[in-house]
Amino acid sequence: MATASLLGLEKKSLREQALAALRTAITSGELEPGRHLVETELSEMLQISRGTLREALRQLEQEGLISAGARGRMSVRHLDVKEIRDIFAVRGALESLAARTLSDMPDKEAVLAELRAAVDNMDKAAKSSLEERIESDLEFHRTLCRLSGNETLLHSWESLEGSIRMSIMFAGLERATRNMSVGRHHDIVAAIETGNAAKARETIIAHMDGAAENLVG
Amino acid sequence: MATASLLGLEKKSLREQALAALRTAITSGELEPGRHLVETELSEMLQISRGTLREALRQLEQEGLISAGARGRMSVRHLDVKEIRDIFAVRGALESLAARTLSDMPDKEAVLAELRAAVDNMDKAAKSSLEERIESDLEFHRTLCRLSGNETLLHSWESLEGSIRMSIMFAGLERATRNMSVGRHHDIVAAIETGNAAKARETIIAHMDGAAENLVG
DNA sequence: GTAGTATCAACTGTTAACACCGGACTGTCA
DNA sequence: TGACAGTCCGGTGTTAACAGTTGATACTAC
Repeated sequence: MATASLLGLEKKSLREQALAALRTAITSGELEPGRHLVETELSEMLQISRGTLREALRQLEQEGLISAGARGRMSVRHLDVKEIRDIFAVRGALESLAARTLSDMPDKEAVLAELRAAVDNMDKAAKSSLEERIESDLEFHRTLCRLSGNETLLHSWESLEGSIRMSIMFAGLERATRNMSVGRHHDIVAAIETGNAAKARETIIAHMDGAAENLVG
Repeated sequence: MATASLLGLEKKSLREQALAALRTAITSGELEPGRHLVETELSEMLQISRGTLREALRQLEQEGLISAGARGRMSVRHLDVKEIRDIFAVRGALESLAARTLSDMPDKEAVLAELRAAVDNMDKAAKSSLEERIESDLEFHRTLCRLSGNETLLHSWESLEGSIRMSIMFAGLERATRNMSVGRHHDIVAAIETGNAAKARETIIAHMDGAAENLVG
């Protein structure tokens, strides 16, 4: 056996690394909304070729983080208030499907345990940096979708995740804080536990409507 | 003024053309599920370079039409019965959001008119080839999402469209026919017209559940 | 001055070639 | 025979260079 420090190198493709780096740069605001993205500039910054970069840009485009203007010129997407509401409406539709699905599951002890663990994580993060609170919050909602067992649902949610992060950033960090209430997430788990699908659905929708209002109101 | 025949040439990029061609090839079954896609082969068939092709493949991957296996080897996605149900569940969640949104609109005469036109189109197509019936059906549902005015919703739906088409193809054409009932689409429009959002939502969900059962049952 | 045109710079679209990786096949040596 | 190194091959990952388009600037002619 090799030593721990030799167990596998970084074997992600440059494309994936570039994708992650750009996603972070955009959702953190380092690349501000409206900023024009020049392929030659970016490829030099990231030290990769344009071809590789373009593949990553394609994916970001489909995630809605960047948009193509005239003649393929890309720029960082700018979200207005309506778009944030729209994003959270879609998010609500997706997550309410997850909640309904989980509610209707016959044997959901394992599912509930994992959800409670995610809520506990939020609890622990409540005393940490805002960034960690956001991460644990998103992790809870991603878990919700993952546990539904519906891969398509999870994939759709993840395609939206970048837009969600941009919404949070756009709104400003103090507003985002309002959505990190651990109690409201307990309510979601409780609603799923009762097995009342309609109730679970309504809880999620209310949660999302509230979240959107907190961000833009 | 130039003559009508000179108003704009075909200026779609090769990438877009390749994307459309591949999408059609997959959803028509010309490239059967499970088929291994070799970049060098495809680029030669389409007479484009691998770089350009790869950009199109990335997008197809995100639409769920192809999936990457070990070492980036792509193959046409194979849908099983559960995945079709999952896809239609997500579709139901998205379209029910559209229906709710439209129901709650204050002034929806224009919207209703456009929806009725789409239903009429289905009616006309009812006597045509099955392919045209499928097209007019999908066009109705896309219109539903588009009229909601929620761009994110429309985008999510369109990301799913390829998977929906694959589901239809997988199920076989005679089964697909069962979902082309014009009457059921009238019901959707009627539910939206009443302004009862809950009713509209339920109508869509029932429609989708029924559609999934028709396809796989 | 201004309409028209040549030129240039800044990009994106596209391509062909190189690099690398893993699997199949083969030969070698104990 | 059987483990192992060497070699080739099919395929993706990545790159650098070429081509085309657009918009700005400078120049010319009336």
